[in-house]
Amino acid sequence: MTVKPIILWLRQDLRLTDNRALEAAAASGGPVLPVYVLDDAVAGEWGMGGASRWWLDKSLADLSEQIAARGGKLVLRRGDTRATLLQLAAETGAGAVYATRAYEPWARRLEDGVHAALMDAGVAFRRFGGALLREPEELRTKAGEPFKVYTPMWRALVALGEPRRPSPVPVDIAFVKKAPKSDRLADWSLHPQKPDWSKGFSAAWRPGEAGAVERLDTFLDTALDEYAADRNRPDIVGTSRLSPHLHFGEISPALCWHRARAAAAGRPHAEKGLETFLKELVWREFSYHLLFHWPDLPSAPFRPEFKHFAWGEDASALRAWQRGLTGYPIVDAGMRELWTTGWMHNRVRMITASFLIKDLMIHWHEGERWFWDTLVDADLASNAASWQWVAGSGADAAPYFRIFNPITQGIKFDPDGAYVRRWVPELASLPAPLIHEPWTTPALLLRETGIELGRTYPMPIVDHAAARERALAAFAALKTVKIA
DNA sequence: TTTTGAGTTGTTCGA
DNA sequence: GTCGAACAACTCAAA
Repeated sequence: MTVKPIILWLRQDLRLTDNRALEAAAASGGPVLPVYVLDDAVAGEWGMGGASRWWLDKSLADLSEQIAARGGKLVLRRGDTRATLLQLAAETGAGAVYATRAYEPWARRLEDGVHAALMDAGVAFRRFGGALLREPEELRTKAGEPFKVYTPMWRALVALGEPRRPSPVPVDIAFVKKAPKSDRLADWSLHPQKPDWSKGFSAAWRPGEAGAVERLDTFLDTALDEYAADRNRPDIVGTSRLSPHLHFGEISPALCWHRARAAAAGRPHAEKGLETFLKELVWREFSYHLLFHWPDLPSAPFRPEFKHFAWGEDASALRAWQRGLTGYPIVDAGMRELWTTGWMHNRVRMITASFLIKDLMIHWHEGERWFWDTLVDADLASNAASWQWVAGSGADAAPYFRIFNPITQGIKFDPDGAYVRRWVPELASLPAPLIHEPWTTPALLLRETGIELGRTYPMPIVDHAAARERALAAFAALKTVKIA
């Protein structure tokens, strides 16, 4: 008897290790046909941004090589996902489609649609977890409700015990011998052209599973012990920088969890860093949990009283923020790091987001959208939850009076000014802490360094102290709003 | 049902 | 320079 092929529909699980869908497909005995479908329409307004497409390009190239090295072929198709999968199933006589679950609202609708269509065609569809440590359905309060506060969710997750151990790459995967026709990756034009603004990306990242594991190991070797404190320092490599790898599923959170534990075993100094790192992994889970249960999180304020908040409209201020020309060095450094590398340090994300929302009073949607287009780790759940957190409109959000001071934050977390110096080179000759408030520089020093505020570097586009007062008043007024 | 303790990430001010 | 309080009340989650 011949066994029907199984289509492995790859999505945000671009890895071979600890991939349950692959594992099940390989174990089933049928030949495996790995497929990636580029569907430009299915995600609607949350289709991949430019930086994400760059990453996808490199990650698919890597995965394709890994599969080829094992005697298989990754089939690339572009078009409507449901139709494409049906077509491929018909072409190959596949008996089943296996996939890893995704949690974006559009992705869940797509899964349901694919499921129904395949059933009609007599093709089985199986979904597997693994993108999260725990499936959203596994985590509930004692009253059976989804969590709205991080800490109780963390405790509940810990109470469930250790997450599943990661599984190795299946040995000797039987791939489909004669794979159907595939698009050429280069023809998808995912890599930006004319102009190619991604040069800084290549220097900063190694997309793909091997790059992800390398990144994790480097982090565990060099930064885990001091992670609790150093993760706040944009001037040093104190964070894991795993976010894009996790987003594309090049590495599973369970693997990160267990490998971090193993690395910390017998290293008493690593205990604090380990716990902080595990908690960060669970922050990612918390965002997914929120998006899963409140699917309009990317568009609607979690706290409804924010619906009628009087956000300002200021196109030129928004543009200054996007380009890193606000006149606040730590803000500008962050926005330029983002533009150049497709990534921004977490501490600086908070500072820049607080600046947009509180100092400029611009709607968090604008920041969310900009980050979506420019981040290589753009992730619907994390992005939406985090912007709402800063705005104060989210679940478990920052209190309204928490307004970051871009000067003191700079002095505190970039004490030598090295981060600003790297990304705002026109200020490089200023000493710290002056570099964080260049407008206070004595005229003599300005002359010596050739810095002309307003010409070589902008004057602050708002006065922070005044902006803070304005924001405090506006956000405080929300308290008195009664929901009609 | 009611009560209780707690809740990522900050800043400023005054003692 | 350092430290604690105020900033705000509300809701969540569990006992």
